[in-house]
Amino acid sequence: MDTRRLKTFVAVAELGSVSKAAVRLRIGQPALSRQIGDLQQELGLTLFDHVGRGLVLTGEGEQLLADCRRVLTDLEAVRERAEVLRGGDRGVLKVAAPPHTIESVLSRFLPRYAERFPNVHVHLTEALGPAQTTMLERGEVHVGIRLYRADPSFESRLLPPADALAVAAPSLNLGQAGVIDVRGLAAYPLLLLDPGYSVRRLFDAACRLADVRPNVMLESRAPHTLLALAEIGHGVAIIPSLQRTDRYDVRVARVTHGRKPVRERVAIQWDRRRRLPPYAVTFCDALADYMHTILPITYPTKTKETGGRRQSVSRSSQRVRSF
Amino acid sequence: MDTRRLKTFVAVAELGSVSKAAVRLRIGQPALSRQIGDLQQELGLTLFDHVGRGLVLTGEGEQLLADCRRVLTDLEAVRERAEVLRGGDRGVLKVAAPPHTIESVLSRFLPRYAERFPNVHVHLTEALGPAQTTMLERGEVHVGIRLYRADPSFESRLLPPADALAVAAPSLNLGQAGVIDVRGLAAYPLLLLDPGYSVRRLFDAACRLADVRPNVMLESRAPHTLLALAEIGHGVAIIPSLQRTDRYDVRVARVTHGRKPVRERVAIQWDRRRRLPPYAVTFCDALADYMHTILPITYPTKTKETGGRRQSVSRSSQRVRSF
DNA sequence: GGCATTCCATGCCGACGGGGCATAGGATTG
DNA sequence: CAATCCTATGCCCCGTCGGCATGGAATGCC
Repeated sequence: MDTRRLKTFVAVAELGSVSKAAVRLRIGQPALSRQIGDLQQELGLTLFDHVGRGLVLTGEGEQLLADCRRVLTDLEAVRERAEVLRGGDRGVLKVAAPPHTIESVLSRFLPRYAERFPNVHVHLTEALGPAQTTMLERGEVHVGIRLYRADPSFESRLLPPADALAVAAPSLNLGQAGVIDVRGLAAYPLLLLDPGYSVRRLFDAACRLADVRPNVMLESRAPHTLLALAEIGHGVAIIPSLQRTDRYDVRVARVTHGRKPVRERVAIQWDRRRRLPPYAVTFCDALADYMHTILPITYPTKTKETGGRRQSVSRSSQRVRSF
Repeated sequence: MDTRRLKTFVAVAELGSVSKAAVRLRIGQPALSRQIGDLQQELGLTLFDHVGRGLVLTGEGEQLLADCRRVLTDLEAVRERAEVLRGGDRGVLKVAAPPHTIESVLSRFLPRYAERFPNVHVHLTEALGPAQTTMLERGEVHVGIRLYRADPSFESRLLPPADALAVAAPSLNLGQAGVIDVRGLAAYPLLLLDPGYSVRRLFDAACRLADVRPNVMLESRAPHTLLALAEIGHGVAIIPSLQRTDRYDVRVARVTHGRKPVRERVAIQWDRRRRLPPYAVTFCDALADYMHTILPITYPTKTKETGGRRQSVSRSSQRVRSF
């Protein structure tokens, strides 16, 4: 009886639907469907009845649910105790991140994090990628959130990717299905970020590839400036999807190029030579988890990525298991 | 955090040794060693210290142990509740088995089984293989214990294999390392079972292959007759390893042929057309488990079997997972 | 003190499980 | 009856796990 199956069972039972559970657990619906089937076969019981196009617990399922939950909470207890023993619950953690990431992600993540780890004091530093690199090397911060690079002297952990978003006043009616091609943007006056922002460079690259000459109306270091202008119809702002737009009355669309979203890989990185304190590892875990939960679910991946398997999250890295 | 790792952790902690735990869990020592390593990496903690050539829990390990046990007992609770819901805990179960199996295995298994399942009434029938087939087809018994056959109309579950044993008075000093080759038996007067016993036919086949003409002194349907005669030095008895010999003052050796043990695959079988009641499934599980625990550990398998992977014990059979 | 023994770790390999993708089958809604 | 939404399943690939063989360290024995 694998705990994964139990997690699945609980999720499906709570949401009353395999596909909803698939979204929550961030794996495909078929996999879940099978897990439920496997579990039922393993237990020799029917846990769900098909009613309409959903599933509801049978009496047996209902009874097992509580027990299963207990197992999962106990398992969580093990994990937490390990965390405490590891010293993962107290210390000063120094984090560098670009301003828009701080505003959008960290501002909402940190309170939640502080609740679980009241004794970890997070110290934030505003810095774009290159500045982070220096700080990491100097040991001025533990980790930095930035565009992913494969640099042998930095260890990194991938976070959910950030898409380039086109933002405009609703009246412009930009992008049909929440998607707009780079070529489709050529017509509009564009509100772009400073080239220090990786999304800007990414967008420029996409334009070159698409052979589009963007009509740059304004270049700014402040995303909010762009958003405010976009809101009143003064052009289309291009921002990273991590940027919050909920305070503005705008319409957003993901920028694509040849059906593929213009996307950058975001990572949390640290200097390989410095050993990351346990609470920093925990922080990375928690952040990655949080971002996955809040970001728009990309499944089913209509936008075919170029291969690439899901990231194995807490797996002993390729049999480098010594003790 | 896989429950398998937790099981391993608890076992190793209790026994203070990876290899002992390997015997208990019936998997190889390297696998366990790795599981411990993986778990430690996953938790980011050192659970064991190396002291001498054994392992002892660290303080952290000590603290986690209790939590891990809780998870496992809760998991067991899930399994048990499922069993009850399945109706796996009450009914009348009819079992057919050869006399020596009843005497050796079932006589000790049934009390233990009855303790856990007081409401399952086991009804025993003495029958050798062919007779069982008839009874199974007629529905006179639910399951039969016998030599494994690949018959499409019968479902079966493998039990630990039975070796042919050569039994003689200690004075004969038979078999050096608890093993004797078929050729080495040619010299002795043999006490054989009736050909109705599969071990007899197996032994005959081994003799033919080894080009040995056995010197048959007596042929009997009663293993105890053979044992009694063997005890007083009147020949060497050939019996299945399931036969109890502990009441006799004899020396036993496994019969081999070309380094390989003369071995038969034992299984518990049932008619595929009849659905096995839940408590019968449970019975099969419990029996297989019991036999594994009592039978001489065959690991490390010095006696190379002809390929053949371990039996997957409660796994959804090859993706035939519908619900 | 050297040799045999015992126990743990690790490289290698094969097989099974589980996940993704594509798609069929069913039910519901308009 | 078509469109839509949801679940089930065939196919395929990759990661994981277990077995086997072996290395290496510590211990015991003579």
